[in-house]
Amino acid sequence: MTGMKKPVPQAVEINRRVWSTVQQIPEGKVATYGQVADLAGLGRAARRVGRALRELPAGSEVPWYRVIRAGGQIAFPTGSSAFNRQRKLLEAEGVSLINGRIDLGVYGWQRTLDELLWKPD
DNA sequence: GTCTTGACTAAGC
DNA sequence: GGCTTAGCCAAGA
Repeated sequence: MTGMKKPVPQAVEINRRVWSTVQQIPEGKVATYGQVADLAGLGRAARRVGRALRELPAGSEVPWYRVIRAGGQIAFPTGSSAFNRQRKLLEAEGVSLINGRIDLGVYGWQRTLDELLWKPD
């Protein structure tokens, strides 16, 4: 089986974890690449998240547009079709951009803090 | 096998 | 506030 090329399921597994994590981002909220990487168990491999999202099949239910840069900006070049698409999807959920930026203090998905403060317990 | 690229981030100017 | 540099890590060429 030397010629048998293994599909390196590890990479696929990582993609699955990233996508699964992104799906947990609630509507109207956004998360950063680094945050998703951390939650997905990838440490600080933020670029890995970007790659996983790029590999994302079209028509998936994964809200890829809820993932933005650490500075609150959309990762695509301003004005590009992808940028406009993402902005529109975000605004449709109530996430507005101010000067091309998203206020992470307002729309940031502070999972841990959120649960600590809101968990009725 | 090395080099470049990229849906990133933090730090410095 | 924005631009540059360095660190990062895996996929392609």
